[in-house]
Amino acid sequence: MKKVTMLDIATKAGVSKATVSMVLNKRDENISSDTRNRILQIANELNYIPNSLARSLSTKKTETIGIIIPDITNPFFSEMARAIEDVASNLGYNVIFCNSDNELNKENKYVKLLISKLVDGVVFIPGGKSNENLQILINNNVPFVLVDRYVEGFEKYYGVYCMNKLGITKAVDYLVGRGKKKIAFVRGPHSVEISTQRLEGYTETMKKYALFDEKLIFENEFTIEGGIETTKKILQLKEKVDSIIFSNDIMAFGGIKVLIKKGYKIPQDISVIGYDNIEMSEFMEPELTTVSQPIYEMGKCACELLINIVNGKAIDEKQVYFEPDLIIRGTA
Amino acid sequence: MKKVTMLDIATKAGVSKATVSMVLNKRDENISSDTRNRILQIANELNYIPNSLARSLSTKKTETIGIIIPDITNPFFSEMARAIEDVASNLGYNVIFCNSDNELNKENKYVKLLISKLVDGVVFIPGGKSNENLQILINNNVPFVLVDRYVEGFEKYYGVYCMNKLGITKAVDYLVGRGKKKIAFVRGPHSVEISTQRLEGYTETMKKYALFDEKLIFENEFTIEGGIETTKKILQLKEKVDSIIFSNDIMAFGGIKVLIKKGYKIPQDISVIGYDNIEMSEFMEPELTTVSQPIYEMGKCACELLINIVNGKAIDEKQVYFEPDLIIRGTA
DNA sequence: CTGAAAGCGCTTACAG
DNA sequence: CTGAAAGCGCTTACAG
Repeated sequence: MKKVTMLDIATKAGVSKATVSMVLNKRDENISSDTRNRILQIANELNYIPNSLARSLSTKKTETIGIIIPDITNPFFSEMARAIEDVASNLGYNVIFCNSDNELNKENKYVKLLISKLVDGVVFIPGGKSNENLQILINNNVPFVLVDRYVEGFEKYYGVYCMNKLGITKAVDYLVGRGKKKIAFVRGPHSVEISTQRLEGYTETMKKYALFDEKLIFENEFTIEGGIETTKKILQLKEKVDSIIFSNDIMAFGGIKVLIKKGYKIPQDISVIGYDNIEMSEFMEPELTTVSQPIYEMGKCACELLINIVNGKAIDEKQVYFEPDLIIRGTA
Repeated sequence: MKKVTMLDIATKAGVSKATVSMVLNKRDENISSDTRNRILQIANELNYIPNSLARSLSTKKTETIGIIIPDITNPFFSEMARAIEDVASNLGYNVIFCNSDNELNKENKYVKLLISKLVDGVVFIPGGKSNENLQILINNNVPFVLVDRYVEGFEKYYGVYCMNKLGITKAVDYLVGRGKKKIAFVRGPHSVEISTQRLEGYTETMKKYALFDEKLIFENEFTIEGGIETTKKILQLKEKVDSIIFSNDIMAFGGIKVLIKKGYKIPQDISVIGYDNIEMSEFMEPELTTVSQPIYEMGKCACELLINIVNGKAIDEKQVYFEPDLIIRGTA
């Protein structure tokens, strides 16, 4: 069975394919309702599905956006991806996902792929110092919106962020308010800007309270394993810690697992605070106290912003900043 | 800055675009190494990125596959999606993701969208009785591979499955072997075949041991909330239960949360077994005993199978069945 | 070893 | 109210 094309419909209806094109695209002000109906009916009978490649080649628009994301398997990103797909879908766009694993060369490969597919724009969650890859997008006139992670040198481009320093500040304030003094902080990798911003929030606030101690700062990947590893290290400190702030929720999961296993009571023996407020954090026991980022909102906002740009709408603010919130639950 | 095309390269190199096309596509046996090098260098200088829409329109191949999946936010599916993307990417394919939320009309919309984008094939995780949507794919000659969930009437099409009945049988056998007698079973929704298959495993095995009691069967969605809700109901039974088998891991998460909160010791008071073995199940405390499906393997297999079909390779078995395994950890 | 030409399935001024 | 024609950027026999 061959695919049915506009030409098939046109022949069957005894008109030209230009006419078919017009009615199928609702630019049919000037078409007699007679031929319009005939065409519509035939298209329907034949189960016509337009070839959007041909269409896009001609119009230079694909109604497709790309999204470059570190790893769809990470709940933070899958929730965000979901938001983006939902919004895009509602606005008549569809999305191509690309997992970069925070590797610049994978990003590079995908950037080129997306360009070659003529995506109308891309939502980009950079894996690190992605300057070169962003530049390729710029050179090819494909608009993008950065999400979640700053890239030095690209501060003036479209972006949707959450205030990282503020988030950790809120966490430290809260712990200190509850009488905590030995607060460990587990930062994320140096390659991503937000890790450093969160660290700054910690450092400044701890100093404000004259509680700062460099030995309480640890570093690891934003993974469960990272949380596990580092927590074991923290427990070996000769100076006992009374709380731990992890730079994201899945690290905190790993940490909590270790703590429970070693018989610590949370939050009685040690308080734990995560970061992100992924869905799962509410469903563990004890429920995770965490700094909430409006993940779905951020994804939604980024996608709407991008599609507005694509459609040439006026944009009032090129960067939007969301405010994080401390969600107090069972672990601190 | 206008996008650079083959014509630009051709003009600059003083050759025709046919020649450029040949060398860029490595069909350059007959091209003098002189002109080949010239073309390559110019393409490089100009940062040429091919327009794959134009290419695909001509070749009828897009090197793109679609994947229709219930919800990328569900770890089972995101792990599978990741596997599919990895394999596809390695084989030079990229993938368009579509979340169906198990709704047939969303599936329908996406099926048409994928066809209109001329995807080479689709990996399809049906949300239910997807017969009509599969038929559209068939009518349009786009090959597909079913994954995880059977669709009645499509047993003879390509598919990658895991033996559901066997999985639950193993779980029941194990519990009975440990002296459990009051084993509750939480099934998934009727609309998806695998729920029923898992139930069959439960029913048959419980009957084998003369332990079957219909009142121990519950039904809910494959979600954390589903697990929470049903577990509360189970705890209200006047007859106390000594174990619960959940039809997937995230239901089990919800269940465990309720149990811990109400002060039950796991597995001393109540044993819990999940299904899937998503990554997270290993990282909770206590670690989840669960029936493991080779999620990544299944995704990988489905994607390889699809791409083999697309490329006209001979396929020995149209259906592949993986065997589930009971992973004994801390909750049973 | 290389080019001219047709074709992929659409859209879009333009003409009538 | 409708059609002929050119064009989008490639690929692919075919000819020379």
